[in-house]
Amino acid sequence: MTASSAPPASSDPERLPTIRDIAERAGVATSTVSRALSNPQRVNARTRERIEKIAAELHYVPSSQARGLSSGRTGAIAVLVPDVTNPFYFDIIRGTQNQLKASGYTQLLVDTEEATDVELEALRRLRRTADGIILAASRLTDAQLAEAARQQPLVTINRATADAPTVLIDTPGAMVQALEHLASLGHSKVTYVGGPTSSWSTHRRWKAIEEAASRRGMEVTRIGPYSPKTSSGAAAADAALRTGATALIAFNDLIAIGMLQRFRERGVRVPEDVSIVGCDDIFGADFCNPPLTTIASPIEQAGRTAVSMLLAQLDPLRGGMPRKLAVMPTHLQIRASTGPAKA
Amino acid sequence: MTASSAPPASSDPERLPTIRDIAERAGVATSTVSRALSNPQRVNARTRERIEKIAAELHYVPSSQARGLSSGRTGAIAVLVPDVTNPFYFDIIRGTQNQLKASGYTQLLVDTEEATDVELEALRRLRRTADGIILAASRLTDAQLAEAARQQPLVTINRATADAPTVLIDTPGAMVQALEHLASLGHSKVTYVGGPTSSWSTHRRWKAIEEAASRRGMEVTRIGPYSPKTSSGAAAADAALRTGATALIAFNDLIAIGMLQRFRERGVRVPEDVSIVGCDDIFGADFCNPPLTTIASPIEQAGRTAVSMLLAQLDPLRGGMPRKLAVMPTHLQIRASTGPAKA
DNA sequence: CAAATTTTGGCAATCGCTTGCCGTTGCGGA
DNA sequence: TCCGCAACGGCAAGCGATTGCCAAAATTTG
Repeated sequence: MTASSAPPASSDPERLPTIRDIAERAGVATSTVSRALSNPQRVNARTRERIEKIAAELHYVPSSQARGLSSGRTGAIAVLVPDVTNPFYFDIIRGTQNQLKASGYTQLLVDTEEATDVELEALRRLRRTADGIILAASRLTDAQLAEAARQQPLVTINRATADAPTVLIDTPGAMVQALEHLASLGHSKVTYVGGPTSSWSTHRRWKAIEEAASRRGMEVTRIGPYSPKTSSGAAAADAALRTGATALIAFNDLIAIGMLQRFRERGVRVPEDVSIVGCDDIFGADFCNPPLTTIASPIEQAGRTAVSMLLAQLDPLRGGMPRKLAVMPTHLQIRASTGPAKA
Repeated sequence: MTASSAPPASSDPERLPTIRDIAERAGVATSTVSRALSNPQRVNARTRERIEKIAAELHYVPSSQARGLSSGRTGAIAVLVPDVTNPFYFDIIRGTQNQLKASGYTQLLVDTEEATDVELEALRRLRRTADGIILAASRLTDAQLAEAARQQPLVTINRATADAPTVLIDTPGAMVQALEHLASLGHSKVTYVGGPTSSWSTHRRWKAIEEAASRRGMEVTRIGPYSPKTSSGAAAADAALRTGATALIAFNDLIAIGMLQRFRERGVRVPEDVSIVGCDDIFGADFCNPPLTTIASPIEQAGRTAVSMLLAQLDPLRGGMPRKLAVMPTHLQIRASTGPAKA
């Protein structure tokens, strides 16, 4: 029963210090250390300071695992995006990343590969691993989404549902602007180049366009679906040309940029022969050739907002009345890919 | 008993099933369930199947927290990049993401904001949270890196060190190619537009250029440092012009693209007045105006390789002889931003 | 000055899973 | 028939923190 059971400072370079090590050094119980560190006002200031000092000396880092196990929270938020390589999601990810870090959360990034089943599987696995989910452009059905939302705190981005808070980017609104812009340039025949069938956004956008067009007597057609990649642009461009439209609105900038390249190859001049409007104002939209007229919005802000809404949901006390819906404003960013209709 | 897509057959709809629930239902001990699920050959096939069946029925998902606590492994790998919004790192991230998912690991994405202290802090916190680290373009000193590598399994990307396995992209080699390309176009005065001082790569590239240039009697100068963003391009372009060089090699495509834009504004023609070579062949390099001659490499592959090397380090048994260094090949992707030197 | 509170801090029970250590079984060989 | 060896499965001790409950100490109150 040696009193001085050699509390080695750094004798064992491998083992990380635990609250127990701190407790021993401070001559208190582990519970006190735990409280001092994660519930400061629960402990006397002097004791706390002593403990904090020792913790710092030892370079103590709490085990999120252990903490999670006993507290039930993991300190991680999962962000699910259909495709990590799509620049649109970069901005979302940057937004969530910033806001999460600021709030002391860890970001789990998951690529769902635009596939429903991958998404479902991820959701299932994350049930235990994350405190909440941010689901960007979900491919899930309403029922699946409702189910998921029942299981764990969830915020969707660009996918409305009554069952979870949502951050929407008001692209449909901007689609109308885009149409007006085209109309004022003399275009009367417009083609919408649609995105993936499973995308909620593409339907929403098409509906907005269709409606706005019929109101002002413009003729709109729709082609697609196309995968949201620049490589789909070639096929899209060829198909778009066959519709005889003088102006094109693309599901997103990726497709639009792909079309731009294809038109260049085929000697179709933009905007002289055909005008193109993209959507999202992604990285590259301003320096492609010609620079793309597109629908811009604070995407990064959308990511941040989603995080805020999720955290508010996680602890309803602090966040105040949690919002159920946030709509991010959009505006038409006019560049050089749109011009007067061909005579 | 509901027939189709039966909801979790549980008394308490909230509580997630644990191995204990399975054990009870199967009439075995929790240890058997644990083994059946994570160490299959340790358990009789019949028992295992029964357990697996029940687990499936219950939609059992193991708690990575609990598993981590007792096993010491977290099942997560952290990927640290200086800037999540830099397209170069997005390709890395995509690579690591794919490979990690394939290996059953979770990816923790961390943005170190190009800052040493953020990087160090992240490393410290992750000590407990991740089984290993992939450190892209680390800003750490050799000593700090060595220390970090001692603390936990680590693989660096684009940052050589004797203390950890490394994936290198052979940009210096390609720099030489770039220089040759420029020489063959008649350029004799070249400026290197440098990246951040803390970047190991920028020094490495500069050295390669300097050496190659002196060998073939070309005159090279260096300007910078510039932050690796398109927005730095304007200042870089102006400064580059003042050097009187007819060809520019940029630290990366971001800067190069920014310069392209600035030159366009200023009425400087590329490549007629000045040639530009970028580096990385990021998203956008092929469709900017003019398309950028740049140094391409399998970046995504680099990410995958890094993961492989890390996993090999984690369990040395399976991975075989772990490699200490992987060099990814590069090649000069010639596009339209380079042309004959002005007479 | 005693009683009523409020602070502090300790005890010990978890959280869900892994794993070292053993006791049972079943089976082939002597 | 009996023994030894695997194979199989159970027990129970953790992993590192959190937290409800309770007692001692400090403080306020009557």
